[in-house]
Amino acid sequence: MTEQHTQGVERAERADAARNRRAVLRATERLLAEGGGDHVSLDRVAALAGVGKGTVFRRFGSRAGLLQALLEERSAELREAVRNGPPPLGPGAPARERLHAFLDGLGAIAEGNAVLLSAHEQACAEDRYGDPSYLSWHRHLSTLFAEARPDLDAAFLAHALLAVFDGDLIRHLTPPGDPRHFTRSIQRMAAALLADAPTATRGR
Amino acid sequence: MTEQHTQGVERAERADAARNRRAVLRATERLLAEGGGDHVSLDRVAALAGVGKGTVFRRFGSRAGLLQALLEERSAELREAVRNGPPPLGPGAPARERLHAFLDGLGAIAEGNAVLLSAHEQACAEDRYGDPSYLSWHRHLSTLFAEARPDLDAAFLAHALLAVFDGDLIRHLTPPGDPRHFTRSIQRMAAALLADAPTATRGR
DNA sequence: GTGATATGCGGACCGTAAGTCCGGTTACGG
DNA sequence: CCGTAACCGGACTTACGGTCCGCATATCAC
Repeated sequence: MTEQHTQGVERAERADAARNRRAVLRATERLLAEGGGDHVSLDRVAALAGVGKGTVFRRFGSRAGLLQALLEERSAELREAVRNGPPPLGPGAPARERLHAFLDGLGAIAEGNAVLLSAHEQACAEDRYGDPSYLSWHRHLSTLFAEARPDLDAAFLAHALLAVFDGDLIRHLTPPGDPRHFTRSIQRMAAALLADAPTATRGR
Repeated sequence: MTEQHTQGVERAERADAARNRRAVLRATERLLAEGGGDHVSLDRVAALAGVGKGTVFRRFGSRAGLLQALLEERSAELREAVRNGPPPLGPGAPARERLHAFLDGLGAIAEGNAVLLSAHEQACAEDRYGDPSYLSWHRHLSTLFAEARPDLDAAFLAHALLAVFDGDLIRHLTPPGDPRHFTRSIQRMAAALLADAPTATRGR
């Protein structure tokens, strides 16, 4: 997405453009950290980044696009680990263990970016469920569920699990001094959900 | 909330005020039905209701307050049935049956008001979890969960269940021709969640 | 190095929406 | 019928997301 060969139909991104994109992302995260999610107006982002407002829109299309890009940046590592990394996060481990590991990873991202999450949810409005990032998580979860509990509605459960990853809810449920509380809760919930299939052996 | 005795510290609501409030609520639901949730601007509501904008704000405080009032109106019946109605919705039935009945009722409301739900979620922004309506549903769910599965984190599960009642998600998951699909899905999920406690008798 | 050109830049501009304010109006109790 | 407190309306303010277009400059072929 950032690298490009000189030849071919696509032209490489101009150096100043890349520099500006980085500046805008940095500015966004600074504003996000300072004030709440509503504190991040595109005027402010542009001003803090030292670029014009038009530049922000040309790079990211919209407020939602900007926040999504930031979110993407923060979750790229997890996505790669899920696809090609070592078990239990990557392929090779039993579904339940992969699920546990995945929720651990996703929970960590969510806990560390609750404000960004909230802002993104609010900006997204429509078609949140067509978002490639969402689809990717959903597909993964759905596959794991289907593998562990073929008798349940895996697609629905995946949506339900993802619905709990709400920025506001996470902030509401995270006590000071225990930043991983939410993750453990949702891991327990997932465990209860696939506790033991009627025809399988007991889990505990 | 609408009735008031003539005596006492509080004064009865003036007749025109009550009439206007009704007009505003009606206008809101009409706009909600016609266009999407973003189609409901307070200017438009006021215009359609035939009142001034100030009136809307005096009655409802804010956009969020207006939508919340409408939602409240739509769910008052369920709330009453849960508190004092006959089983299995009201008190007296086993927790699992009450939960099933409650999810049926809440699901019906959500399915019938998905657009309103979305709009409310977006407007609410902060402190969605301090909202009296939310608290009420959460308390009920939490109690039922605690009764059926004392070994699980009832408060968290209640939040998780409620998180799935997302207007956009419901629209996304409701196929044409099967308006109760979502409800059945979430009922099945709840059933799986408290399928059988390790120390209790089998449920199925 | 130099010139051609596409790419990118900036910020003025626009439409819209939430929320505020205050002078005028009216329902209500006595 | 009158005094008053509650209420009404809509102009006004502020702020934001998004668009547009004339200007600048990085890049590349030569």
